[in-house]
Formats: sequence, C-alpha cells, structure tokens
Amino acid sequence: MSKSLKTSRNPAATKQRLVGATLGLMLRQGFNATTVDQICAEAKLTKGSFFHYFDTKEEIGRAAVDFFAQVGTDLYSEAWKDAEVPALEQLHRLFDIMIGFAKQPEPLVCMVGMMSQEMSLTHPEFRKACAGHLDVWSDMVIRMLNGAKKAHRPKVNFDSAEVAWFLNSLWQGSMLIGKVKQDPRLVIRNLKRARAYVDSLFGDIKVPPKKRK
Amino acid sequence: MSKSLKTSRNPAATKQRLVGATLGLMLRQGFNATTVDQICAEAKLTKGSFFHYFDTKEEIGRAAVDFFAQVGTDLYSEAWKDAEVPALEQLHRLFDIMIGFAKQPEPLVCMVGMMSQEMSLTHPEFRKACAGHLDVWSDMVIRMLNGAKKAHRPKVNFDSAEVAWFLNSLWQGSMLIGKVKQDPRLVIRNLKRARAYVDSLFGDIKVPPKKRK
Amino acid sequence: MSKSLKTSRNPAATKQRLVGATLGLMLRQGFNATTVDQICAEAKLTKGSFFHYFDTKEEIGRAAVDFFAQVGTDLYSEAWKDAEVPALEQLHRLFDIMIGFAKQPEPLVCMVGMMSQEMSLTHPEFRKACAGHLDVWSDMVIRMLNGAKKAHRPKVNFDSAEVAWFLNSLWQGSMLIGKVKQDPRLVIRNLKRARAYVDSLFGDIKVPPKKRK
Amino acid sequence: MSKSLKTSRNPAATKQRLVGATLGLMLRQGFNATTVDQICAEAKLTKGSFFHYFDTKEEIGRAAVDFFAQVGTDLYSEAWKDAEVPALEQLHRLFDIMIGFAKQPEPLVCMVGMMSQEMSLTHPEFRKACAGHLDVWSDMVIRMLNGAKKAHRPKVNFDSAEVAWFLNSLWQGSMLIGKVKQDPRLVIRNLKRARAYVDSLFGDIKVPPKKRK
DNA sequence: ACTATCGGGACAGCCCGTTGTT
DNA sequence: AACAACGGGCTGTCCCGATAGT
Repeated sequence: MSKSLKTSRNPAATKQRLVGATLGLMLRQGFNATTVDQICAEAKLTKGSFFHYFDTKEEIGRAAVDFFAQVGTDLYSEAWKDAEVPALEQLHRLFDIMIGFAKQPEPLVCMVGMMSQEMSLTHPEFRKACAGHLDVWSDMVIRMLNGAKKAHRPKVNFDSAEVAWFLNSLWQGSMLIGKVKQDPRLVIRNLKRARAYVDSLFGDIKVPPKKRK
Repeated sequence: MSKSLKTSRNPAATKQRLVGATLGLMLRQGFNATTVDQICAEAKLTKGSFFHYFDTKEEIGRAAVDFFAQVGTDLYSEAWKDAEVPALEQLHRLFDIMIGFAKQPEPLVCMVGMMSQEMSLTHPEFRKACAGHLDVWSDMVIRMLNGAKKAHRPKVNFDSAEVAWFLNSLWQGSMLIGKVKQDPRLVIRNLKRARAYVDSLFGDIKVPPKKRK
Repeated sequence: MSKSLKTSRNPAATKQRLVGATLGLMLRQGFNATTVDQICAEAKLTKGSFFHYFDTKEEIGRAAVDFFAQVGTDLYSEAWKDAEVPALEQLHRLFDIMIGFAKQPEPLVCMVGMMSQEMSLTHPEFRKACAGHLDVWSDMVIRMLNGAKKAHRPKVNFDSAEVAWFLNSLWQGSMLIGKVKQDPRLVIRNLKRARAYVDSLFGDIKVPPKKRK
Repeated sequence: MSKSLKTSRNPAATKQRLVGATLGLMLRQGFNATTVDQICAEAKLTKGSFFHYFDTKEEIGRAAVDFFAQVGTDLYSEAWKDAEVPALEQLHRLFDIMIGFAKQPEPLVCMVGMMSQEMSLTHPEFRKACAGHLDVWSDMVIRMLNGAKKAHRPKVNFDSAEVAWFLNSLWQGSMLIGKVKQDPRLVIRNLKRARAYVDSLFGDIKVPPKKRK
C-alpha cells in the first residue's frame, strides 16, 4: 500500500508526468518554443532525470503526440462503441463529440495538427507519426461512411475515403482558424455544416432529430 | 551618383531580400526554428545589417507573413479582376487558382496557417495579423458569394460569411494535411469537392462545364 | 546454492570486466574522454553496479593503469625468467618483446604513457602511480645492465640508471610518435637502434647474431 | 594612435588572447579537461564572443598546437640561423636550446606531444596536424645531419631520417618522463646522452668544446 | 550483487541583440 | 548602410554520483 501510490520512485508515473507536461506546453507553444527546462519545471523533475526517460527532446515530443492521439481516439471511439447504433447515427455522435471539444472553455487545439505544421518538412519521423494518427481518424470515419452507405442508398455515389479526408481537413482547418480567430463558435458552425453535408450525401433522410443537450 | 546605383546600398531591395529569405526559411521550419543567423546567411548579409532594418525577429516574421499574404491576395485577385465575369464564375476561378497552387511542384504551404498554429496562443500581435489576413480571404469570398446569391436564387438560404469561413477552414486544413500526407492530390480533391459544394448551394445551376485542362 | 555459480554474481570477474572495459576505452580516448557510462555499456553493466565496485572514475582509472602495468611487467619478465641466460642476452630479449608489441596489428599504445601525459600535472596520485610503474621498468633494465656490466667490461663506464631512463624515454617517445605517425616500423627502427646503442656500450661484443625472423 | 593599442575591438589581439589562454590551460590539463568556459575566463571574454572566433573547441585546440609549434620552431631555428656555423655545431646548438627548455623553472611540456597522446586515435585532423609539426622538427634535424655527413665522414653510414626520428622520439619521451618523474635533470641527461650519441656517429671528432654558459 | 531512478551541475554551442567602426 | 566584435543568457545533452529498491 505504501508503495503503490508513492509519487517518487514510480517510473511509469514519472514518465507520464513528463509526457503530460510536454503535451500541455507544446499545445500552447509548439515544439520548438518548448524547452526541456520548462518541461522539467512543470513535471517537477530535474533535467538529469529527464534524460533518463527520454534521450532527446524529439523523443518526448513524439511520445506526447502519440499520447494525445491515443486519448483523442479513446474519446472519439465513444461514438461507435455501441454497435447497435446505425452507422450514420454514429457519425452524428462523432460530430457531437467534436462539437463538445469546441465547447470546452480552454482553447481547442490539436497536437497532431500543430506538430504537422511545425515539423512535417523538417522531421520526417514526426511527419510519419502525425500522418499515422490522421489515418486513424480518417479510417474510423471511412468505416462509418461505408456502414452508412449500406444502410442508406446515397443519392450520388461517393468515395468514402475522399469524404473522410475532406472532413478531416475541415476539422483540422477549423481548429486552426478557431484558434487564430479565438472563436469556438466558428468551429461549431463548421462542424454542423459538415454534418449537414454528410447527411446530404445520403439524401435528406430524416434522422430522428436527436435531443440536443 | 555612380555609386547610388550599386546593387547594394539599395535599402528597399536589401530589406526585401531579408524578408524573402525569412519567408523561405519560415515556410519550411516555422518561426521558432528559424534563426536570425540563418536569415542573414540566406540573404548574404550580416547580423549587424539585419538589426538595422528590423528591431527583432518577431518584426521580420510579421513582415514575412504580411508579404506572403499580400502576394497571395494579388494572385487570388486574378479571380475577380474582370468585373464582367459573374460572381459564381469568379468563385470557380478562385478555386482554380488554389488548385493551381496545389499543382506546383514545391510543397504547398501557407505562411499564415503556419504562423497561426505556432504563434497564436503566445504572440497576440502575430495572432491578430494572421486573423486579419484570413479575414481578407474570407471577405473576398463573402463578396463573391453575395454576388452569386444575387444572380442565382440559392436553393436554401445560407449565411455567406459562414460558408466563407467553412471554405477557409477547409483550405487551411487541406494544406495542413496535404503537407503531412505529402499528397497534393488530396488537396485538389478537397478543393473540387468544396467547389461542388458551393455549386450545390445554388441548386444544380448548370454552369457551362468549363473546359478542364 | 545453485545460483552462486551463475556467471554473474561473480564479483571478482565483474570487477575485472569493468577494469578491462576501462582499459580498452582509455587506451583509445584517454581518461577524460572516457565516461563511466561508456565503461558500463562496454562491460554490460549498469552504473549502479559500477559504483558498487569503484567509488570514482579516478579509482577505476588507477586500477586500469595498474592492471596494464602488471600485464606489461608479466610480459616483459619473459625476458629474464631464465636465470641462466646472460644479462645482455636478457636485454636483447626484452627488446625483442618490445618489438613484438610493435608488430601487433592493433596500434601500439601504453596506458602508463597516456595517463602520464594527461594526468601528471593535475592528479598527483595518478602521477605517482605512473612514476612507480615507470620505475619498475627502469629498475628491471638497470638490473640487466648491471648484470651485463659484470659479464662484459663496458668500453666506457656508464651509469646504468641513466641509460635505463634513456631507454625508457626512448620507448615511451617511440610509442607516442609511432601513434601519431601511424607507423609501427618507426618504433621498430628506434628499438633496434636502441639495442645497437646498448651493445655499443659494451664494445663490439659479438653477440651471436640471433636469427631474425 | 588611440586605436592602435586599444585592447578592446582589436580582433587579432583578442584571438591571440584566446589562443594563449587555451595553450596555457591545455598544456596543463590536456584538451578534454579544458573547458571553453575556462578559456574564456582566462582570456577575459565571454563564451558568446569565443564562438565568434572559433566555431568549435577543437578548432581552437588546433590553433593552439599550431601556435605552440610555430613558437617552438622559431626558438629552435636559432640553432641554424647562422649559416656559417657548421652543421654539427648547429645540431649541438639545437641540443643546447632543448636543454635550455628543460632548465626553465616551469614544467617542461610539449603541446604537440600531449595532443598526440590524447587525440591521435580519435581525432584524425588533430593527428595529422601533430604529425606535421613533428615532421618539421625531424626535417630540420635531417637537414643538419645531412650537412654534418658532408662535413665529417661518418664512421658508419646511417640514415639521417632514421636518426632524426630516433632523436625526436627520445625528445618526446624525455619530456613525458620528465613530467611524470618531475625531474628536469633526467631530461637534460637524456639530451646530453643523445648529443653524445650523435657525435659518436661521426666518430670522435673533436668539436671544439663550446663554452657552456 | 546488481538495477533503475533521480539529482545537481556542468558541458559545448547557439541565441538574439548591442555596440563601435568603417 | 553595412560590418565585425562582443555579451549575456539559454539550450539540449551529458556527466558523475547518490539513493532507493530487488
């Protein structure tokens, strides 16, 4: 009992503390503007210890994106955890989750998008990692779109992958612009329009208007 | 007098050389990863001279975004320079210009988008500058959408500003994702889909199918 | 009990492994450029273990010089292990051993010489250790010279100690220069010249010209 | 007038100050144990300025060896500056100069020898530089030996280069051992023995016993 | 005996910016 | 206008060593 929750000498927790600190800092300042000293201060660790866990700053940056993406995926996956729910409804739930993000008080930022912008052209490994995380998001949307296609004959045929990346781009761009314009409602409007767009692909199916909270 | 025409000792040109170098570097590496020394090396100038023209790195960064935005606006404005052309057709031309950007061999990147991601939360002045540039883009789209609304009764009414920002977000997000995925065709597909989306707002007006090159 | 024979858990061997690793590294890079981490990696041990055996890096450095000197002395002592052999012949054998060293494929380096150069002026303990090892070498040469003096009347009298240190200096200097010039043959030429010089001290005694391989 | 001797803003002097400081420190501690901070403190400059003159520590190390070698060569060259003096006498003068070095109160150390030991196997550029400096020394001895050969028929023929490197090795080794043993007289004895050895090569020519100071 | 975690303090080198000079 | 010299402060990384745990 005494050892399980001890904060010191708990390697996993320490490492997580570092990753968490990194994530928090980089979400605000980006990779390059975030210093290892800042991370250590935030995680209440010394630089000496830091390099016991991560060999380079880049390494912890990678870990932070991966962690962010994992957490994100977990949250997104709420949308389709219930297999009973029809695919199109799952997609709606996904939009609701994204809208929920935008409604949070703190600024809506995506670590993947940020690292993509900052590092893609200079750090190939980073670029690949980000691309992979974006793939995951698109793949899950593709799956839902395909499901919806089976349920509702689409008005005009469309390529699910193409639409998924269209939505992904819109999602990333919305967060980007929402941040500069400091206007989360812009993001929400974009998402609602995107949802309507998806609906329109399947004709004007009357999805029973879900009770909006 | 003879020396006044020396290629050096031309303050405006020198300043522009610095801005150009900065732009080139920051488009690749972002603001923080770009050093004043790199800029000077690229511009074949010394740091002493640099600080003769710009007081801080931020200042030249700002100048570089502004310059980029100005150049961009000039290119975009080709779309509506001919007042005779109907608004919707102007919009199509705008999309064509954007698609043209994506078809360039070099990676498609937007200085405004990059600075937005990297600096928005930490450098308010930068954020405002970027927001302003995005406003310009949206404003011009709004103008065209309003024009198109007058010409073609839209199927369902829509808010031009909302659609403009939707498109802006998509445009920014497309460049972002196109960069990570290293796939300019993705950008092009997104843009075509967006154009079709805009068209759909005005009903299936049969715009004479422009000869696709 | 079964575990007591595990190949690890053999303190003496572990310690020796550390010393061996240290020796190998320091012979190449010297004391200061060799890190405890490198030593541990080489010895496939962790730093924790390292400091179980040695309190400081200096300590293992000392152990490594001592070990090197011991091994060297053992090899040198082959020259006079046969008490029957006349002293001058023993000296020749010593030269042959040294020449043998120079003929090895790997670069000829002397830990004592290296540590002498690097540490003498800053680490008195190190200096003393090195001086002691050099004394051992000179002493053994002195002994042989004295023996030879008894057997062969030298042409002109000479101080054995002085000659011994002369040879010692030449030996160290030869290794030094052989290393920089990457030319082991230079060392060999020096050694042969030194041997001839020693012979000349005893007049042109015709030592039966040993079969040179 | 005011500007010529000003200590500040005198780049050449500043650079020389850095080299001098480096030389002093490295002669004592070697390359690796000498820090840039130490050099700057000694030279009363900041690290920021340091890296204006030298890009790396290695670079200033190189400059320091080169400087040391140059100064050494200048001093050695006193031996043969008078072309009238016969070659063998010049050689004697060279020995006198070296003996003079050994008689100085401060410990006799050779930057070339030290760097050779410490850096040869790990820094090829350093090794080459040191080898070059040793070549210069040997070359000048070779020249004198050849000159002496012409003047005095040697008893037995010998290869001047071989003898020069023999002497070079002895010289380096003597300094090394003189340092560890903290005994400059050992160096002097070696040098005198070496001089006698050289003389012996030319038979027992009676060189008029030069007035020893 | 041996390991993993962690700290404090360096290390080389780079950063942005200032100052004096030409 | 342009440059070279210079400073103060910081960055990522590594160092040796200590300590707690197995």
